Amino acid sequence: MSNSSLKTTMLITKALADRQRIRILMLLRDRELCVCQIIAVLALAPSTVSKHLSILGAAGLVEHRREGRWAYYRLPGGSADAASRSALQWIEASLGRDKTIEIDDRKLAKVLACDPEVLCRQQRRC
Amino acid sequence: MSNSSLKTTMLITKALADRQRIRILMLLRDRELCVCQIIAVLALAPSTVSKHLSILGAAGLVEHRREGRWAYYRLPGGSADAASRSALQWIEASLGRDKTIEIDDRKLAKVLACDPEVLCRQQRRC
DNA sequence: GTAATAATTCGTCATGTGGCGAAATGTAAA
DNA sequence: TTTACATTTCGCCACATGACGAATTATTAC
Repeated sequence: MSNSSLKTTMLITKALADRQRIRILMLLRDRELCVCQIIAVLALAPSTVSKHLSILGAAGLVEHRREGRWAYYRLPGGSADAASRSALQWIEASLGRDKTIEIDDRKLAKVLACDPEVLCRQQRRC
Repeated sequence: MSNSSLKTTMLITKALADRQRIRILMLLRDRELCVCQIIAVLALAPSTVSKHLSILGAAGLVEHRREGRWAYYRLPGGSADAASRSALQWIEASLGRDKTIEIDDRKLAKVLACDPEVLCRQQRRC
């Protein structure tokens, strides 16, 4: 992924060219999230969200770790490709104060408030 | 266009999510170009290129002026939206030395060398 | 082990998108 | 005016993509 070819750039631009994937990236701004928490905010089928996350991952725009049966996704750290990082910076700057994103943030706050650090199932049933 | 909403951002990301449109933006890096010159380099149907240019225009990623029956396209100047400008900066930085882009640059050089500042028809027949 | 659960993969469907040629538009040359 | 030409718009087709549910995988709970 650390190659700045047109192909790599297209992976990133295509990953960014979807409303739901942008929403996911914005949700991950300050914290990592479990897939079920993302599902709860976006209100999409688990399979759909999983597919979006795999596209973001292939573009180097998210990383993930597994913990038991849960998968936690986060924005890439310092080891990430320069193109990915600057793309993310651009997205965040462009969406400073968007209505949809703010609503998502509030939804996320409620999901997180339910029972932090506990099972996704419980968090999803807020 | 000077509004940083999700909708506007999506216009930009969708415009960037196509290989041919990226090639067009890179061709326009240092100069404005007539549509027929772009057609000559990309080797696509005029209607296809025109459609791409209108998508880029709607996203604020190119501007154009008409001169007689020719239309000249260029990257947006200082009056452009901040989101558009930073997107273009990101694209240019990401594609510093790509093979396809370099080949396009050489093709463009030949097209321009043919008969600069003269009719598109002649330039297309190099 | 068996059951339950989180996530992913797969198959399918509806819609979006990129490509072209034909027709339309607008301008310059004859 | 008539013709030629650059570009755009329109209609169509093939393919890509996003959505879902069902089936699968992997892990924990019983």
